[in-house]
Amino acid sequence: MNLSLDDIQQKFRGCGLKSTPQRTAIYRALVHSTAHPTAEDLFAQVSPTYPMLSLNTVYYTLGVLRKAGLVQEVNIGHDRARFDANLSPHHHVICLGCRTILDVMDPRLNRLTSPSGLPKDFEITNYQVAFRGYCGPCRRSPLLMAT
Amino acid sequence: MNLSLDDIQQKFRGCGLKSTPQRTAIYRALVHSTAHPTAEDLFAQVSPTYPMLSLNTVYYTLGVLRKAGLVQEVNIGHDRARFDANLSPHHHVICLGCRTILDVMDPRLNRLTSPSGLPKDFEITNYQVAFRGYCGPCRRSPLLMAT
DNA sequence: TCTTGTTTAGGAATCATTCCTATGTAGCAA
DNA sequence: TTGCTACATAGGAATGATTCCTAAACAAGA
Repeated sequence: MNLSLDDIQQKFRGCGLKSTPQRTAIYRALVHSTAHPTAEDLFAQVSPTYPMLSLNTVYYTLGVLRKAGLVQEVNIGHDRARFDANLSPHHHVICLGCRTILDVMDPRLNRLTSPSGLPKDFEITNYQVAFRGYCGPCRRSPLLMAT
Repeated sequence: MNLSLDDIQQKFRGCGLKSTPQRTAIYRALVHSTAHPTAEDLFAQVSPTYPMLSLNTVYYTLGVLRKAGLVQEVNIGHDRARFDANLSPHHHVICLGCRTILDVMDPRLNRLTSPSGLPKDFEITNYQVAFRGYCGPCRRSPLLMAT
């Protein structure tokens, strides 16, 4: 994923969003990351360039981008929100030790059918599979395995 | 799911847990619910019987039960933790309007294989599918659809 | 350029959850 | 049955992510 500033501005306009330096920088940082950063991660990343940036603005911006459909929230536990600008259908693998989230693009997972036993009028809009487990390094340091 | 008090005490003993009235009541309330209640929900449900019960105790108890493997945490968004004593493999359907969580027992979903493209030493311990959408009542009240 | 509605920054408020600590009690052993 | 001890409970305070509020700054259309 490699978006130029112009691409981003066009994307914002297409969604009826004003294009501001902060907003662009936050979105850019998110697009260029595969680490599913938290609001604070993004704040730390963009702060050096915009020292006046407020964490508040990061939250506000992420909210705006989410409502515009440019960004989605990913959850592992209820502790804090993590964000993802990868909008192609994909799933996640979560390490329960270091809480890393990896993307899984396996196309077989995109062909699940609606589950049986639902109320008839329930409309599924999307689904995601979350695989949980332990990555290599975490498996080798048993201390982290305790939950 | 219908567990007697004796069943619960045996279950606790089997896990090396002390059996106290509060702990039993909290676990019992959770086992008998399919609503994936929050800590506060459980507190509200058990409180009338144990007026001295502390919300603190509910959190502590849920933590103990989780570590013992009797209870799992379910997340929809990062807002608050919701709990489930249904340990048989199952998945969830989440209404984005009213935030209701329904269980999905469709056995086809329990046969997913490990996704491709993972680091070789990553060990998957379990996975869950989360279907998201809108239930009938929420589809009919468009106000709730705005996210 | 001017105007207006949106965006930003900063501080305060909220709220779920955790921490701390003194008292209570389950469960074991004598 | 009784006493001991480690774990459980209750209550209050602390934490920390997120939201709310407000005034000043600014993007974008007229």
